[in-house]
Amino acid sequence: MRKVRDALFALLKEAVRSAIVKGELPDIGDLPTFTIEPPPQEEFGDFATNLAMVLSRPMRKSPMEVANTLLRHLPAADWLRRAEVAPPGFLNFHLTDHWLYEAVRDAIERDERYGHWDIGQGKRVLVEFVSANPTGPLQIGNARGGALGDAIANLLAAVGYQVEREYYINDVTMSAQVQKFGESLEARYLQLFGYDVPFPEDGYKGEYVMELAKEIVNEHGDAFVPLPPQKRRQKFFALAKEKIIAQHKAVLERFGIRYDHFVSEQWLYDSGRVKKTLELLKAKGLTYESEGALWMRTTAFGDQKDEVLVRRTGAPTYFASDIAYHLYKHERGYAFVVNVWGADHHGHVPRMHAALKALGIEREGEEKWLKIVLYQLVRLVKDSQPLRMSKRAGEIVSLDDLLDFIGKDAARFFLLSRSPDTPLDINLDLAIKQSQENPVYYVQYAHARCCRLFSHAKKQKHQAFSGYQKADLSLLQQPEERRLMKLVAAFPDIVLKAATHLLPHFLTQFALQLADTFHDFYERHRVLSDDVSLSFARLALVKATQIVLRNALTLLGICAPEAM
RNA sequence: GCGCCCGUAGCUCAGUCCGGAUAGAGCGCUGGCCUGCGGAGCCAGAGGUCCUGGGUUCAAAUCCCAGCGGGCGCGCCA
Repeated sequence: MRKVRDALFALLKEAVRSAIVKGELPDIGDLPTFTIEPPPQEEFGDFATNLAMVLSRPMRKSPMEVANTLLRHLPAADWLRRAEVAPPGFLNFHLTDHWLYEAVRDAIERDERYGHWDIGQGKRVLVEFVSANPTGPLQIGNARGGALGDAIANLLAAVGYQVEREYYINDVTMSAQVQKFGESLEARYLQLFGYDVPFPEDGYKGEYVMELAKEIVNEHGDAFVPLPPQKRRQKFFALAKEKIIAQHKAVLERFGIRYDHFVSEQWLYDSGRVKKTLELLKAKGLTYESEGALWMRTTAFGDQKDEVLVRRTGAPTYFASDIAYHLYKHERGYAFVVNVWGADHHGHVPRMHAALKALGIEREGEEKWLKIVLYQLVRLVKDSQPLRMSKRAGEIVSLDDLLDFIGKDAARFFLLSRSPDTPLDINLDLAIKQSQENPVYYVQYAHARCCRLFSHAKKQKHQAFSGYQKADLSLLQQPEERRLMKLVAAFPDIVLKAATHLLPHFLTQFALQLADTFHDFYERHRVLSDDVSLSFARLALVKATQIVLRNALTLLGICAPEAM
């Protein structure tokens, strides 16, 4: 598709040049940007351009007039069957189908590499995602972040970057959340031995805390009961973190996510990186003291207000350690890094960019080194009432539950079907019903059908089974066949678009459309028949379709089953 | 009050970043299709003030401004 488009581009430029030389169009210097795209209707041909319409104003001629002039000056090409002008000024191109045959052959030949690019040129990039607080099970919001981050990492790898996945553990023991969680766990533990200890105010009330306490009893018995309170509390801070992080890793594995690195916030402190970062900021004159706290002048770099780095208590803020963390990422030499955050963190975005600008890592007006993908929150709806998901209140639906309900593939497809900007409501009452109606099965079934045709061909020893690579693709003349070929040809562009925009749902939508087109083709035309040549060609098309479906699903982190 | 996101078919959403031709899909609804590659499928149909009002443009769901409605932020929490 890229090649054809480039060829059309060249043809159009030549037409403009020729018209200018003949004095039929005024010379306006560089051409404005214009598009060459498949038109909305098949009757309009294979590609259409708006060139005449964007030239209309600078050339001071009507779009139709420019279009007609361009048409007269359009050089001939053996692959161009005809071109025509359509109101209000489009130029429509009807091509011979060779570009479609090429796409089918290309797909079969490149197989799992079809749709991949090399624009990343092996440069290293980092995708950080999920990075939940270790105070409770991962929940559905984390699932959205997980599906997005993992698919984005896949996409970046597909366009030629060397991608690493990272999980940042917010495990600072002195943080209020971690302490509260540790105290809650301690209270539950003591309660299991019959001690009437008060549950901490604002403690974590979820059932999982009691379950963890039971687990600790199983492993250690009452060993911690007689400890001095101070020492016991420290022990439970550590235990709480340890247990939850192990749980997080396990459920992420279940969700099909493998990380290359886990970076601990506590480690940033222990290694002295936070301290060094603060010294660096001070040395650069970016800080000042006020009201007993240390502030950073983020407003000088586009933030709405200055931010506190070190509290009056002497404890650095999350912002301070996050700057240290991103300096650490930068040290490791990534061409750029991607962070996937829930939209409730959007206030953190301008200050991070301000900090990076202050440190010279990002510059005004240049492409950002830190690319932040924000996803809107996931709400649970029950009896058409939204549930407030809160770890402390214990009202959560965990990622584990979601996987129990609908499984990895349906969960990922659902979470990746919509733009990250769209808030998601999940209706629990319909969770299982919806899972059976999940469009993922529609796509997977299309893939399985393709595979089925091959096993069928093999079983009945159809000649096409071994001959499809040499097929005469020009036998594919039916509209359903051409539609299918066009989608096969479009796939690499879709991958590129999804990767550069960091938007996996483009791929999900495409997969749906491809499955739809394939099912239609399959219902109308018999693939394996007595017409051997036609069977060759159709089987080749099926192979190409299967490859594209599989590659698309793989990029989304979803299985492409051979049978269902 | 300020900032970010959303508002498109009965419901859930694509399409908005990069303005283009008759605005699409799934679910639901109505009516059809199984004596040949598994029907987890296919075909046809009904269903729309693209939140409202201005503006820019040859052309606006898309860009700009104002307003309305919903979500989320605005901590020396993370």
